[in-house]
Amino acid sequence: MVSNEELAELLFPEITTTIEDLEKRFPLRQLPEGAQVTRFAPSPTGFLHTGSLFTSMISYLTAKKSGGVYFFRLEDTDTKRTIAGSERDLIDQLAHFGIVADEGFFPEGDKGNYGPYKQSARADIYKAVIKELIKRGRAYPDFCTPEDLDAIRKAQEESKVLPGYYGAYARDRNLSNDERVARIKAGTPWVIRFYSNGDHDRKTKFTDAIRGEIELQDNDTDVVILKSDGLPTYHFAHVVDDHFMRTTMITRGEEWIPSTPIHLDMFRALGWKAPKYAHIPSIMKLDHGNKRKLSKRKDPEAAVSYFLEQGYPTHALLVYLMSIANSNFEEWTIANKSFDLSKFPFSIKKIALEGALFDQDKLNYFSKEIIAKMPLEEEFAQVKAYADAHDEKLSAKIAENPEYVKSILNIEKDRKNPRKDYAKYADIYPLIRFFFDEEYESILAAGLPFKAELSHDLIKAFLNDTKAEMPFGTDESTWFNAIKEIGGKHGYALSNKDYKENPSAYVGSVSDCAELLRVAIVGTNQSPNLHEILEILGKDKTTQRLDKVIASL
RNA sequence: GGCCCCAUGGUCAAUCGGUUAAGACGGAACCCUCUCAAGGUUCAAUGACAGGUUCGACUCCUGUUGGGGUCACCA
Repeated sequence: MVSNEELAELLFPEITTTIEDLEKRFPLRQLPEGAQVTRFAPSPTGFLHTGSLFTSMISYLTAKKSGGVYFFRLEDTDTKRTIAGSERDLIDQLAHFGIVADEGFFPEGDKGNYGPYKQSARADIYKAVIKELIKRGRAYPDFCTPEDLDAIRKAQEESKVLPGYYGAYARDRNLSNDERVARIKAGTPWVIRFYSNGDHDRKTKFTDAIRGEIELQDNDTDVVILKSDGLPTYHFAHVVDDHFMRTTMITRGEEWIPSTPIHLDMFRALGWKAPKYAHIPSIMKLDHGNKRKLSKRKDPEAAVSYFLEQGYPTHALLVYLMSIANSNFEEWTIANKSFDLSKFPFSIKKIALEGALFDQDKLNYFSKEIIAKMPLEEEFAQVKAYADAHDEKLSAKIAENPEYVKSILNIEKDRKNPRKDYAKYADIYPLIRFFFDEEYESILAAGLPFKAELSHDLIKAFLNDTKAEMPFGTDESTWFNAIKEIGGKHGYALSNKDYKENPSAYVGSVSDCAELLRVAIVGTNQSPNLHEILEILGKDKTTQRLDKVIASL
């Protein structure tokens, strides 16, 4: 009769570390009462998902607000799906949002005493725990091929019982150790499964930090804990890593709720105290009347990179996400006239239970608010950083004449209700391109949208007078009075009131007269404050433009 | 299908059994205004359904319906 010890030894002869050794190697953290240790543990399978940013923001804040530790762990056990280099993007993008781990995996090397923080580098740790589990009879080698498992599942489906590797369906669960050894020695491939003592008819209860008490069926399936490639599955890695990294609160997506009994089952088997769980709702999207999770394939806004490329201030996205996380945050921002997340009393308990629909309008609203209130220098720095990375044309203009672009960004900014023209930096260039001469040329070449009923003679005459008489360097009302006066000479009403009283007596209103100038200088009939535009352009450029328009008519 | 989670306006949602059921985004109207973006004022719009419990239910319980999730050698 082969003993469990002998079996364990045969399976993992190279492992000499014990659980006890590991407990010593990763001592309990010395932290103040109530401090939470949280983590963000993504797989390097591509890009940073908006839902992941949401989750990591919550983890980060939970740790920070409690005086705890937030760490980053790379879950790279799925070698097939791993995309090389994506861990760097993950960390870089998070850093854009100010979410920088206190410890964990970094491309330049681990930081912290609880590593390695990359699962593929922890194989020996998992194996040490598994070896112990085998000795205790709580794990065993399983020799099923994928075909065997398929056959089991099919049989279960046909007889309409629950699919899964459990109880009587766990084929190799009760193999004798002699038989196991024989197969191993014969070179039969194996995986390691957890030996569950759970009873499907009983319930497992746990308290979720967001949802409160959750009751689920006990786990009774013997899940795979070590794959044939020698790496652990998520279930096992989570239990081992979060135990030895001394995580106190697991923040993860709500899709993990149904597998929590598996994790609790293993914590129990190992005699370890389970951490708290906070299952975070997913961000959803409406698709043909149905709600679904934001999808990488279908929704550009599922990728954090989208917001970066569009030039949303990172702070705006964070503020939006916080408004979903704690709905009282919005009122708090209004009451406190602040968007400072670090001052807001964030509460994990207040997270709503239902996944919110992603609301682009609301994001835009926050973003406009935040950009509008941003001091000019800061906005300029952000715009420049954005343009250099994502907006070639704008970047070139900034390089050419930074002060000019800065003065454009400053239009109607320095007042009580600043302009709220753009929600993202990608919107800027199309709005301001008329400021640049070659862009103006092409606008001019495309034809200016003067009102069709106006005679070219009238436009010419008005613009000629404007050219001659319009003052520069004055305040806005002086300037505007001058415009009105010029307009008056050409039959425009001197005030909107006059015009309204007797429209037929005039060529048009004051607005119409200002529109002539606007169209001539800007190329469209909409723009920010015309006076400020003209002051930025200056007398020479304005005169040149007026000459060109007059010549073209 | 089994199990689990969830359910207040179009969206985000407040209410710890008693309110004219907040507020914000979005929408509409008006005002302001050289256009636009804003800003101001006002308006429209919500408790899925059915049973209980209670003097009283959006709130508690049960069921129904609906939505979401999950049942891998993926996380």
